Amino acid sequence: MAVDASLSERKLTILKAIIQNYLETGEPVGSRTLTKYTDLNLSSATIRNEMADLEDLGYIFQPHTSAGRIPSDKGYRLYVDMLMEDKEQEITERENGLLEKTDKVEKVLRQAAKVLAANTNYATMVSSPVNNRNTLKFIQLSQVDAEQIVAVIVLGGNVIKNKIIEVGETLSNENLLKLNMLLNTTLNGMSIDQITLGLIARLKEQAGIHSEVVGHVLDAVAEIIHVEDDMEIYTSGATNIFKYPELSDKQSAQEIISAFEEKQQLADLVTETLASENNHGIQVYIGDETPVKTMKDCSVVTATYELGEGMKGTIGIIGPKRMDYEHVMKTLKTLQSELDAIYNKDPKE
Amino acid sequence: MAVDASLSERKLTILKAIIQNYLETGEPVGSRTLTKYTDLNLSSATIRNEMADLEDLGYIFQPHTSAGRIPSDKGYRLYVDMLMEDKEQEITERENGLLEKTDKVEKVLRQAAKVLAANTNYATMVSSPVNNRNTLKFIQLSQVDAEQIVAVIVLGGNVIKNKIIEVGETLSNENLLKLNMLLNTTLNGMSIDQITLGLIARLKEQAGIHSEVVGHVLDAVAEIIHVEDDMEIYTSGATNIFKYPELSDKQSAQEIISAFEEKQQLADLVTETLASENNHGIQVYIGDETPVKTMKDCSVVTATYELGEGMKGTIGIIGPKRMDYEHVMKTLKTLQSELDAIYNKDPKE
DNA sequence: ATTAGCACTCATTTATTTCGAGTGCTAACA
DNA sequence: TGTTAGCACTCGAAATAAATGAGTGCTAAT
Repeated sequence: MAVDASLSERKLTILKAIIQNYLETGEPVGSRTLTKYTDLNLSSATIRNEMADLEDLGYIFQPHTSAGRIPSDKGYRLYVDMLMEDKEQEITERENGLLEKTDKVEKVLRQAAKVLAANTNYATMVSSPVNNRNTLKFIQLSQVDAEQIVAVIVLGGNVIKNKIIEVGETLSNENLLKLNMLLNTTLNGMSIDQITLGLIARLKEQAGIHSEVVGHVLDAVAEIIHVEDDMEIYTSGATNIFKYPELSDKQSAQEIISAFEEKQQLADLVTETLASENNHGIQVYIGDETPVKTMKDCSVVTATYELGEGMKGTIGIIGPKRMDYEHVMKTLKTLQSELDAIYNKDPKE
Repeated sequence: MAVDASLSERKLTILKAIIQNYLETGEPVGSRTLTKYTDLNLSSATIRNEMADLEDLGYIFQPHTSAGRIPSDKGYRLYVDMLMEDKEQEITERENGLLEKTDKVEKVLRQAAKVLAANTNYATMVSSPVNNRNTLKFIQLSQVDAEQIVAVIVLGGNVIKNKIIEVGETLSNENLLKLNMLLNTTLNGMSIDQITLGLIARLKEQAGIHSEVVGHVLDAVAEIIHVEDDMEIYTSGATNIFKYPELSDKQSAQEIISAFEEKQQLADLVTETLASENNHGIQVYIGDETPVKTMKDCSVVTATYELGEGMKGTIGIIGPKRMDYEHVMKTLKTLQSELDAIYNKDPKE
């Protein structure tokens, strides 16, 4: 992604200056202001000419005649791409320690969202890792009372799920033991998509009169695997958007905050992010680039983390287009690597 | 809670009219408007006199000179108390069917919040039942891999919890079986506060060399029981507050929505509600009456439901003081009784 | 006890003015 | 040819003023 060669060095400097200034102040930037940038000793008039060019090229625009310039989406894009290239080779020395390790994944993720929001002043989200293409580690059926069995299913990564199964009959302890054995010997270590119809039929056959229970268990497995259903999304700092006037008129605020409350759209965003090529990198969506229409006036920056065994999740922040991309990307990277590390090196739950 | 006797019949009628009109329109109500109330044939002048009296008594006030009147908190209070008395004897014929039964409590509660929000246009919350003073129904330890045991704990009401326990040693199947037996025979059916120190000591003794594991399990039980930690709160329609101008200035909106995102304050509210005498009734907090300072400009209406075996939770709605109390209370009652019924009559999970 | 009538108040709306930051363009200059 | 000083012009934002009208309190008559 080479920087557009059609821009002279000077134009680039000016564009950068405009963007940086705008990020800081939130006000349109005028030629006069740019004059004061030490490294370019030019009169405002000259700068005006250059700005006119930049506007023609689509990198900046005026919110109205006789106002300073504001970066366009295209301008931001260029800026972010430059940032990315710079960062590429830079060694990110990590000041770790943002997260406390605890034994519940859920808590860590909740905390991650919170920390991220506190560090950036934007709205943040963290998706729980999707246990797709994952392996079954362990199954245990237990009789709870006369008509109920609880199936506990442990997936790779120690994700534990359970489901109550109603049974007409009461199973003897012995039979239950047998079923457990059958299920575990057959299924343990299997990845989800290895469980074929044939296998299921064979299992049921072996279960004999208890094939019905086996059916229920497999249904439970299927249900538990079902991704959409399962993805939890933790959010924090949604109200940070009130800090940015361009997002806090009733209309926008309501839309964005609704998205954070309902979470469906965030889930879509996560799905999209995970699906994209550029995994394990940082992704930046500016304005219309975002997959979620509600956020067309925002920028969205996401990163993918991996909790071992291919369980990927997304952390992301949503804020105004005039966002401190540099800081955000850095923070996101730090958190990402912390999450990557936290359970991979020293798995606990 | 008798109606203040110092109010003449006519004043009451007028007060009611003012409140009802204000609930509908959200505009201060003037004497002229009240004229049109068929049942009282009075000139605006007379009504003005009565209104002046009502204002002296503190039931209504003017947002500014030369505006109509608005009910004060005291006015609302009186109105709501009257409503309560009316409703007391009224047979609430329930148009059930708001909720679909599913096997996950969580889903039902989520849905409840959503339905409530959709039905009222206010912000809503539903707290998961607190499994305090509850009974242990079943415990199952299973070896997941060399160093990990998963403890599955089923509480009364079929709340299932689990916790991974790290063990240094590998337990033989046989020993595990013994431990399970020991735990279940000793603990099943016990209410939480029957598990005393003495009992714990005895258990550990019987467990012999595995007393450590028993210790972990009991820790897990304790942790799981811990109320605060556990109360989930589902919310919906927080952005409904944008529909009410009096709550949607940046300041208020931010505060209220933050409360809905952080949930801590809602948890406090729930605790308060559950602690209050008037359980299983409907509680109405108007303005300053609310236990949560963030909502001092709102009204909060809550109801307690019970998912069998003493597991109580709260459903509530938060909206502007000018709230359709009648509708809200009715909807809340319906939902409350549905929740009461849904798992009590025909327990599923 | 009720009401018609009137003067008065004050938030809200609309119109008018002022102000100034910033531009584009032209003409002069190195 | 690139740079710059200078100037007329634009237009949003803020300030000011005027018009509107819903609603009141009070008085005097019924």
